[in-house]
Amino acid sequence: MTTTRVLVVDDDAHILRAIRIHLTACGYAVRTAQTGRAALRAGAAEHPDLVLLDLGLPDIDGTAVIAELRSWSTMSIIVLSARTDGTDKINALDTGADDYLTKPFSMPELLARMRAAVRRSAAPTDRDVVVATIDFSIDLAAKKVLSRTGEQVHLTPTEWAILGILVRDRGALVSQRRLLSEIWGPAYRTETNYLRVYLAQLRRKLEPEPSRPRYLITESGMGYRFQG
Amino acid sequence: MTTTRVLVVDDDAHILRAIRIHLTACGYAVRTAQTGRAALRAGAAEHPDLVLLDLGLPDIDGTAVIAELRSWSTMSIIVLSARTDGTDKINALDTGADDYLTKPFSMPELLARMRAAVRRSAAPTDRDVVVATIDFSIDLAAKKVLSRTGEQVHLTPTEWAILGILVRDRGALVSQRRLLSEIWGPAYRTETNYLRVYLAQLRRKLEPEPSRPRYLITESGMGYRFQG
DNA sequence: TGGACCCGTTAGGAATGCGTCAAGATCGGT
DNA sequence: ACCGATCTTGACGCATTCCTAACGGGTCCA
Repeated sequence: MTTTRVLVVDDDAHILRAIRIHLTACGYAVRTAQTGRAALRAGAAEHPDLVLLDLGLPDIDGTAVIAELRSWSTMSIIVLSARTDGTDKINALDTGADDYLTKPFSMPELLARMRAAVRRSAAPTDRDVVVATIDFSIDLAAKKVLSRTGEQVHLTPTEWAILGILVRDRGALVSQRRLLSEIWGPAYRTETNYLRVYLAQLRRKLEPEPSRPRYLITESGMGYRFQG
Repeated sequence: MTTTRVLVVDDDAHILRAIRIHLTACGYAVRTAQTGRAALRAGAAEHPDLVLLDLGLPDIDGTAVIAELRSWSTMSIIVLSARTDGTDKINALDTGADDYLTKPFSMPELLARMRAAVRRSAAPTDRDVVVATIDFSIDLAAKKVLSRTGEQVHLTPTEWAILGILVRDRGALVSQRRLLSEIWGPAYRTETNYLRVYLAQLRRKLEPEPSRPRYLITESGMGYRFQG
């Protein structure tokens, strides 16, 4: 497995620095943010595996940050908070947090809870990664597409991002909002233009008859579907 | 969703009883065990969704119970323990526990952590919410309808909105007001025209005999019902 | 019998969404 | 600084979906 990427959110630069040093020493790739806005931006841009979130942020309420992240992502969220109030805990957990630690906490315990969170979310990720059709085959893990004649088809990063989501949920309809949120970030929810352009490119590269799609199906007004 | 089944393991009969009463009142289906052996037996026999596990059992060490369960199951495990020692926590979490609460804990917090645990493990499982009849099958998550011959039936967004509500409450009568409010907004409460049009379209696509509906039933003057 | 009401059915124009193309803008490497 | 690859952005014509309004067939009751 590749290194786990962690986004640490806290308004106190000292705590941020202490946690960063610890986690980096333990082999995590660490990003930091000091405000709710920065956290949301970083979450959308970097797609971390795990978020350590302090609830007492200067700009946005912590639970609002959780809700916003949860609206498009299932990344693990562990709340670190000085608030010992029980209702804060319950609110955070019910909004979508996976765990809640009260400051001050012990570093070994945080690390153990992080391992538990990563273990849970990593489990169902390894699917059988090769999808083969009559016209091409897709290897998600190796990021390789072969045409019927065995030639390699080159895809750009954005094309891979879209195809990856559609193929992972093959057969299911994927809403445009989800595609846009996961790839460009929640702020681009309405830019359906992008999807039209990239779906056309994918079809030109994969479909035997790009003008009459067989695999990359459009569901007007709803989203797209990979028909295996 | 069906009711969540919880296995509560504690050697103290009083605590067991208190937790059982609380959880039953909250709608959980509760099983109990007072020993490690009984817990393993119950876990294998009942396949609960969630285990609440006290570490201080008379016969087997608590972490051994966790390891044994984890060797064949991914059910959620929340440890409840009087031991405040940090290493116990870390051992339990690293052995496979999903969460760890130190006694005494507040009941609302336990319930919130249980909801979080269930939410996580249920998230990818709610695939295959398929409603199947002799004439067609409906997959709400994938937004896919297959006819008896296996062909895919195409539905428009509005058709999906109506069918989704009716199927989610299958068997129950859904008032026209509710359908109109949820799909077009409260201002359209009286536009029963819309429903007539879209119900006709759904019947044409789904019913073997559209003029004599078997699945999408009209209750004159009240609403519609999906007869599974 | 006739009217009031509710429902099913149909069809066509309006509104919205989609595919396509091409011209900048941006980025990374030489 | 240049070049190629990739990503944005806007405009246009076409396809799908939605809304609307009409008509016909039932049922209930005066």
